[in-house]
Amino acid sequence: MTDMSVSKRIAIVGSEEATVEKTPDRASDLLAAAARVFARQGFHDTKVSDIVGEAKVAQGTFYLYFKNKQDIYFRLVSGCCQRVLDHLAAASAVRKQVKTANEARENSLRLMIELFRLLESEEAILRLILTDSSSIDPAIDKMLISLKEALVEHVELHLRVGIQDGYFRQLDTKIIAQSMVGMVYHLSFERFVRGRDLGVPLEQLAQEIVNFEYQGLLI
Amino acid sequence: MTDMSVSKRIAIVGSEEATVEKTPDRASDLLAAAARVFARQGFHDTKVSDIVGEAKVAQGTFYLYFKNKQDIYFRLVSGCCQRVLDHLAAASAVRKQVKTANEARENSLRLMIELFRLLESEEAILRLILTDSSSIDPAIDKMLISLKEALVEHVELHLRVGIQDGYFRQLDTKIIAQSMVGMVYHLSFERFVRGRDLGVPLEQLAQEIVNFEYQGLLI
Amino acid sequence: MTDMSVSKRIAIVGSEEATVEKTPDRASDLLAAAARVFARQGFHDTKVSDIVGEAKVAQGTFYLYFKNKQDIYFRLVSGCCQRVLDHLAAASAVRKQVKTANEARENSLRLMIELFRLLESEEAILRLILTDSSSIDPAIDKMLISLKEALVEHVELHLRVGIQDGYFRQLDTKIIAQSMVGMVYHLSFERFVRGRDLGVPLEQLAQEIVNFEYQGLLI
Amino acid sequence: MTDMSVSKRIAIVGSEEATVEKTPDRASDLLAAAARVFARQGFHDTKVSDIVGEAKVAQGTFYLYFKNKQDIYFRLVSGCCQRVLDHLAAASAVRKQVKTANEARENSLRLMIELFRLLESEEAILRLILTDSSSIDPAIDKMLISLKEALVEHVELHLRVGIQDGYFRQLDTKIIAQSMVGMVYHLSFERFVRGRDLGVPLEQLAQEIVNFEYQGLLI
DNA sequence: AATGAATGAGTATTCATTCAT
DNA sequence: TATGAATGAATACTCATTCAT
Repeated sequence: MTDMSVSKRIAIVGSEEATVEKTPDRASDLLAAAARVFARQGFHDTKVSDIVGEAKVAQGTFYLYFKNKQDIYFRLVSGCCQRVLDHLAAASAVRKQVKTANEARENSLRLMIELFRLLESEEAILRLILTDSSSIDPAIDKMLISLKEALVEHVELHLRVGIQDGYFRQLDTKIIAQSMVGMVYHLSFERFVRGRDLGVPLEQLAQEIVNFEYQGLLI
Repeated sequence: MTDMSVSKRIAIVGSEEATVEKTPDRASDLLAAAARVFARQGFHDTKVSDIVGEAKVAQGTFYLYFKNKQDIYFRLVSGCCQRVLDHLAAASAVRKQVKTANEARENSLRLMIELFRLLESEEAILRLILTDSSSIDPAIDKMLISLKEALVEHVELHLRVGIQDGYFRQLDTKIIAQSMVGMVYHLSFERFVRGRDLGVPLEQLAQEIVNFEYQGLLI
Repeated sequence: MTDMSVSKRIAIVGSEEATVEKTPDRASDLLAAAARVFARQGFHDTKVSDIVGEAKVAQGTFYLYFKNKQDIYFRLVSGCCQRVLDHLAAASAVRKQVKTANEARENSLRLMIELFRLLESEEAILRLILTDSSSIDPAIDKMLISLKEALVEHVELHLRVGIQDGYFRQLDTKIIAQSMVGMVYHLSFERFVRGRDLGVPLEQLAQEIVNFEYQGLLI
Repeated sequence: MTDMSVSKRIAIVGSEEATVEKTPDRASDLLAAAARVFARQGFHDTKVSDIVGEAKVAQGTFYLYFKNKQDIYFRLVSGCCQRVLDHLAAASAVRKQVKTANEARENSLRLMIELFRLLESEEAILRLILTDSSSIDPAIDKMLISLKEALVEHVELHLRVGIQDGYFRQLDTKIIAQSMVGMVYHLSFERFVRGRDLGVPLEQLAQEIVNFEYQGLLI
């Protein structure tokens, strides 16, 4: 179910479907196996031998494609981060046309749903990112901080536009952007990592959050 | 000499100064040392020898007071959790008198500030809890989940009261409570773990959040 | 392109230039590459992958021509030994005509110079023999012992002849022959392996040694 | 039979001989064990597990006293070198009184015998030094070069004095000193490492060499 | 209680060698 | 012949834990 789109992008153009079932791409096999094992056991309790066992390749094969355990972990996490960032960039492109509060709200809702859907599809790696990724490698820390900052930046821009266009009140964009990102992180953790759906489908979850963000608690 | 309020807050106000200068409490020494070393290096990069080195006791002494490395970590984290829970219980007791939206808002602000102050004083252990604590010990996972659920429960009750009393709109209390806890977790992480104060004093930070919670983004 | 005279000195003088530019002699390529890499890194720090890398052939190709790493090392060393032994045999043939002390001395000088010249041309492999070759393979040990014994034998014969012919004093030919071989080994090491020329050209070095051998230290 | 005098220098002054039999000095045990195993198998074929097996201590104990395999080897070799250098220094002190050729010759003989006796007592480590020590550690290479240079320096001084005092002929002291050291190295190798006594007792061996050095081959 | 030397299980990583193409 | 991906045996080193003193 994971989407290890790293390689294995086998163009099944038409002919010879027979070869499709067996394109021996060790790097992809290992990446997919690692995602499964890491998600199950966490980074620190995963041995390289677990990964190669899961991927059904020899121990030495691992080191043909990855420098070490941190390396494969990093590639897993950075792949996921990249996909989220790509999604964000695509979303940013669309935002331009927003003029009114209602348009902004609809836009926010749509983005929230799309983001949740993306995260849902990255469940296994999201689990790693949200529970496991500290102190493994400085490069990983840096990447995750970058990701978060990109999200905050995205939200902040959205807020500044709203304030400028007069439909958001004066507020500290830094703080509120951080708060909003915090909500999303935490709800993603509950839903996709802990598996607690909070009794609602994804779309409704997004709706509730957007309502809360826009209107607050008061009647 | 210890900077850890973990235990032994023995106020020997007048008598027996002789024992004061050197309270030979190895357990406290070790806990304090462990807090410092864990905060600096994280759980996985900390050796028992680092802790005993910092505490200036012998290797074997460690095992006189703690079953193993997980044990001392657990005690550190559970101590912190307990203090937060105690604080929460005290806060709950006070809430009863709230009647109007304004009272609720003032109450929320006060609680938020107090909570931030408490977390600020627990900085070292908070760092552990927010960056390091996964997959170390099931007991730790369980405790942290309990803590979070207690917080969510507390917020939810607050929300339900507000809805019942007519000053909060109809909303999914579970989702919104989770969202609000997510905000606090995330802002605490940014401020106390990453050391980013977002350009404002603690009180103003709390004010911004409470405003956002109550009014939302819209004008 | 190879700098190794090890084998395949195929002089294709006139016909078929096409094959000349690229004599696809993998064995020679590998031997030459190995000599270079071994001289640079020593036997134990040289990987087969270093050799094939230097020779620009695939890993598997190595095992088409050599049983293993010891094998190529052995072939390198035994080639060099053989050339020294051949030289020695040639020298022995000439010695017969010596009658007087002066003739013997001239003969010794000439042989010494020739030997040094030969060793100079074998610098890379000499380095292996003199610094690296122990405990790699019993066959190598045996070969090097044979070489040394041949040298000692050669010297001893020279000494016995001199004694018999009355121009050398009574002495323990075994011990003195060993001593003389020891001198040559050691000076070769200093000069060709460590690169210390001791401030004199090769010819003068030989002259000094022969003087010392014949006259000793005393005035 | 080895003399691992590194530590274990237990002063058996008088009382309590009982404790002597069992002074548990792991470092010495390991050093002695390593000397035996290295001498038997050579550096590269010796595993740390071989050493701890021979010393009958646990694997981890090794790393309590030595950084790694190179470290224990280095300590073994440097101890031996130090003892040879100490011996040399003591010998240098005595030389001063030499005036005539005969005194020099007697002195040389005495020193040669003493040196051989010392080397004989260091047999196990001498084997390592003469067969095994290259390319293990730059520090070892440097130390062995220093040792050799100290020996050469010692001999050269001896030669210069003899030339100055008129009993040695004009000769290139550098080259001849190197030659003489080469003889000693080689004969030591044959006798102590290969175990070939060349049919004579040590004293006679020394006598033959000194005769050769002083008088040369000619009658 | 306190010590710290000793233990040994646990694991990442390398690299010679093979073999299907 | 030539290739180079795959193999997996081999081994150094760490560090939590014990226990005799």
